[in-house]
Amino acid sequence: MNHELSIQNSLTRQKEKFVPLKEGFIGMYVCGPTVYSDVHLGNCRTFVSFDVMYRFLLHLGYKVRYVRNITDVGHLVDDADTGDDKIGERAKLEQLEPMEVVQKYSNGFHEMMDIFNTRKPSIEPRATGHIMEQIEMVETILANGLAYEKNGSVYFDTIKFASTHDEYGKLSGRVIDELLVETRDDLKNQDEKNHPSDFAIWMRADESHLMKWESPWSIGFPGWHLECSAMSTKYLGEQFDIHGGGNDLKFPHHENEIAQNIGACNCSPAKYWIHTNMLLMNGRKMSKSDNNSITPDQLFSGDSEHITKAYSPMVVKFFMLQSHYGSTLDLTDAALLAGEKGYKKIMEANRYLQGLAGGGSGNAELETKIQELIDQAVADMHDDFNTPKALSRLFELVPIINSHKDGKDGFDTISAEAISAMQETFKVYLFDIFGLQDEFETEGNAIADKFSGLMELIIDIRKDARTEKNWGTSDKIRDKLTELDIQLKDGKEGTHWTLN
RNA sequence: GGUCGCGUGGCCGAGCGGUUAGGCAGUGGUCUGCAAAACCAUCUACAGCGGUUCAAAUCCGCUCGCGACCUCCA
Repeated sequence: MNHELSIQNSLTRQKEKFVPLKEGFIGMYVCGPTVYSDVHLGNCRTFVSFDVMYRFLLHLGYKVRYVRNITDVGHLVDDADTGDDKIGERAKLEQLEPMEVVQKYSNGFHEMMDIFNTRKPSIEPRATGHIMEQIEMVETILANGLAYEKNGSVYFDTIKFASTHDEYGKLSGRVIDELLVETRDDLKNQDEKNHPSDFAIWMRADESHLMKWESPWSIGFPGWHLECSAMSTKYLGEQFDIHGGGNDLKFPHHENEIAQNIGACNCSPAKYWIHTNMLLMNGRKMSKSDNNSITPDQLFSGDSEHITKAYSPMVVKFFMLQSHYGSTLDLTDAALLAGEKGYKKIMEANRYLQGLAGGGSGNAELETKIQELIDQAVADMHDDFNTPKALSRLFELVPIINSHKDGKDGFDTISAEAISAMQETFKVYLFDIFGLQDEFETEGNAIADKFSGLMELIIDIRKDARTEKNWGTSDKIRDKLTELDIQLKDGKEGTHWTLN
């Protein structure tokens, strides 16, 4: 089958056929976290979403350069243009060096990304490592007449940019006329900026500021939006294929990023913009201040008033994959519970499937259906990375697999080719593309092997008891194992066991 | 107030002009010493009101409700 990849492009608000700028190669830039506190669960959803895209593009055979930055300077606590940045603020609070703060939370972030089994980006640049590039970009923008200096700070001139380029507001849907109207009302009590919508690309630092660098204008620090422009240009060129980030970065961050890039090189940076939607909890955006939030660790330990039990990382990831990245996802205890059961069901089916060898004489009808489902899963992923739909195809294959397990008539006739096609599909989708892990199997193979042997022994002993109709012993074994979260399932072909 | 988006069955969540989405929960059956699992069957839908169309959850309009952004946020 010949599939075309299509992507919902935020810039044009349309689903477009994906054509890379250079055949076979893809440059993808995703705005990474600001490392001033522990990772937020919403961050995790975003980066899991982009990880799946990255994995899928690799699966399609593209050579992908995936750049995801770490913001370690410039991200202000508020918009007063006077306050310290988030890192500096935190450093004072925790009595640490700013770089200690950065290191601490970067480590935490990376650990969490590992826990969620995401692939590392090709390049993970830091803003503080690219001060020179940012200063150069400010110089270029100034030279192009799209910025102005005031008291050692440099501001991007949005009004001039909007009047000379028909670009500002395109991504976020802001109307530039409104910016102009605002001028009259807001001009009186203005700070250094000529206009409220102008934004700093370089800021002069005051005495108390911890992180500052020399520049032609002042000792100061770069504006938050500038780092992404500078680093994407450095590693992916002035134009590249995909730029991603959370929905909430559209404005002002991404809008300003585009303005800066155009201001510097007169070209729009990314061909396709992808925005992931928010993770909600109980219908609202997660927010620490509203007490409507949960950390990944709380989720894993069950230590939160919002949930009734602990959920493993893969269950959480599976839960995320059951919705499309472009939609909001509502996290509730009931939804997680449902996700957990679904996750276990598909992993168990996969384990059985991968253990199959050989095949039957053939079953044209069933095999046609299997092939259709496999093809549809492939098509679903090509259709704007539709993970929930692709997953649903795998779920439709599960009854077929389980029927085979039950030895039902007709199902054991599936040919070896069809079985291996399913094996390959499950393996590729679950593990390579979705980046899931079978949590039972990853719990240490050596121990798992011994454990399996032990379980076989116990099941064998119980089988003897059952043959003698010694139900007391039989049930005692089963009940005790249940207490240990090991479940026995008596089937036609013997007893299977699973971990709960 | 402005911009964008959303309202799908008990819950989560796809679909976006004509087909059973899927998961979880429920119900009835098969299997079973019992249980669980599995398998088979099955019940709950497209916020409301109009319009376009042979045909609308899907397009258009209005009403109601909700969310995000407009200030830092993935």
